[in-house]
Amino acid sequence: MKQKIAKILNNTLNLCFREGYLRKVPLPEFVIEVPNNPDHGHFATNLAMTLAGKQKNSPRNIAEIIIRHLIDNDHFILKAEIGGAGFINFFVTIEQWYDLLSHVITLKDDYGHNSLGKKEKIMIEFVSANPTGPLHLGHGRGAALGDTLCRIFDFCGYDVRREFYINDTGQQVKILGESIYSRWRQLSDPSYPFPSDGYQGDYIQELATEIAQKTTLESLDVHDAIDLLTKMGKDKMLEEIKEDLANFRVNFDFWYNESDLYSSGKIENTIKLIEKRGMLFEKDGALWVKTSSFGDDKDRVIRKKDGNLTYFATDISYHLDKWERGFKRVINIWGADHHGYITRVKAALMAEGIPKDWLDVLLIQLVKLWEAGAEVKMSKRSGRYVTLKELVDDVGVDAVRFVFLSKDHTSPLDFDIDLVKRKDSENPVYYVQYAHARICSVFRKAAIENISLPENPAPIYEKLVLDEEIALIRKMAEFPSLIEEIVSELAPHRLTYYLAELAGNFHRYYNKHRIIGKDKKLSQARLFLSLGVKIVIKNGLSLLGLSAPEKM
RNA sequence: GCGCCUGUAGCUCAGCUGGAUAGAGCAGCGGACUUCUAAUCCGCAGGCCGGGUGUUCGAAUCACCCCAGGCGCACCA
Repeated sequence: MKQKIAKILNNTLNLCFREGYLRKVPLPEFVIEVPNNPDHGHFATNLAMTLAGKQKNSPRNIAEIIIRHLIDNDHFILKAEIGGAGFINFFVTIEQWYDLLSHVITLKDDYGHNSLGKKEKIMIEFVSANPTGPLHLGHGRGAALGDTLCRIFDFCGYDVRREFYINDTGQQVKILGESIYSRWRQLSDPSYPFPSDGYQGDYIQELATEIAQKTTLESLDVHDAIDLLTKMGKDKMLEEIKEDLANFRVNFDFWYNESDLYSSGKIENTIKLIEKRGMLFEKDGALWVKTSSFGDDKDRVIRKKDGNLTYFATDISYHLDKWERGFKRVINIWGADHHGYITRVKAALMAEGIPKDWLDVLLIQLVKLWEAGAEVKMSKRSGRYVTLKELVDDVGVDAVRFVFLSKDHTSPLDFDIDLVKRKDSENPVYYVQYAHARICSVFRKAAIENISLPENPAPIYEKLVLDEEIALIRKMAEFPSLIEEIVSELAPHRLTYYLAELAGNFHRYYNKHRIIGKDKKLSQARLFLSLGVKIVIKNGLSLLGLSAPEKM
């Protein structure tokens, strides 16, 4: 509907320029918005204000001129008024809202869908937790965000892939193996030393016991045993991670092994490539990449003096591989503690001629857990932390996802476990789901009363005349543009707020007016209205990866 | 010291990229179930939008400078 207004305004401006009502100037950037205050119309634009400077005329005068010459052949606009400092407020005819409701009901699951993505191949890489321990809350936040972004990009016609990068080489998996080995030895010799940087969690003990039952470690020497345990421990952890994610309704398309970068020779190729670009140099016995010439504040080591490659090497190689796989755009979701890596990775990619905005990195801020009014301190080293699985088992997938998704990822998140555990009104996710369940309940009631919906709803829509009813349709009308904005801003949290508002509008309406009453036509009209709300709520919940229960 | 993020009601957070009277949930107080689900609704109260300067018709929003908190600043992984 905004587009129709924009078209009307454009036509009107052209006319005004042509006929000399206004000075001919380049079209300024203006917005068409949905005002909060119903007195300000269904839509409002600041067009006159943005024109004021160039026109050397007051905004209100310009608004007056525009309104007087408005080109509205389809009789779309009921009235246009000047408000405030020079806003133009539009009220559209009620038929527009009836059409919109029809549109929602016709499209059903597809309402809000668009084809902006044009099947463009994009990848979102997220979670990518080290396979050395269970997923914790921070991973959960990233999982919820990444998965929901994927769902929304998909809804917008992109060809989206979810990828999990597995850090299966290097020091940390080795420490995992050593930790398990030590716990295994301790089974028979409690005084056997535990590595100072080992993983303390109870799961290591469990792994040791489990693996020891399946294999005979006794015949191996220490190194071989640790190698075996490293591999088995890693596989086992990965299996658990996959399972926890699946339970969290997150399913990846690709699991990419860091080790493949080595075995395929990609890493060595990457280094050669960097050298070819003249970006490589040697200093103090190490190999460096000249990232400083692409915005990094210093150059970075890619191969250490001891001959080992740094993480930076695999990072570059991995991202070049993503590029070669043909993704037009890549979004990474990283913990906030990785922010220092963004410039250097981008610098290395830019050296290969990859555009700066090809890669977007979303940094997730910390999750703090609160229980009984106090912060639950978490630390992986000590093994004292709440896992995603525990939290999900405790409060349910819907509640956990909703809380993670209801905050902008740039803000640190306080997760109050007591609040989320409650299955009552105080839990925010139920508010939205309840609206859906309520509507289903109304339809069950309608079936009992033998009220069915006619094929062609148009004749009965005129029964919808209340402000609250039109307000509900207006709210539904916002959904498609909201989806577009979420994609361009990468801000899915806005969907949770939108759904809460829509549900709130419905709850208020429901409390004030009866949907099923004596007047059959009115009942049918209100059922159509409720159906529209139900569709939008369900679509929204599904994009968030949440269930839409029919009963609660 | 440098970089990124954050600062809005007692608490947790929105605020649609510069618009009209700054919103919601929780907590507090007071109300509404013989009626489609009270997991709901209605009302009251609660604010120097961290502080300052600037940009302009107009600033919670943009710029700069402070203050406070978080996270990074490795030939660690």
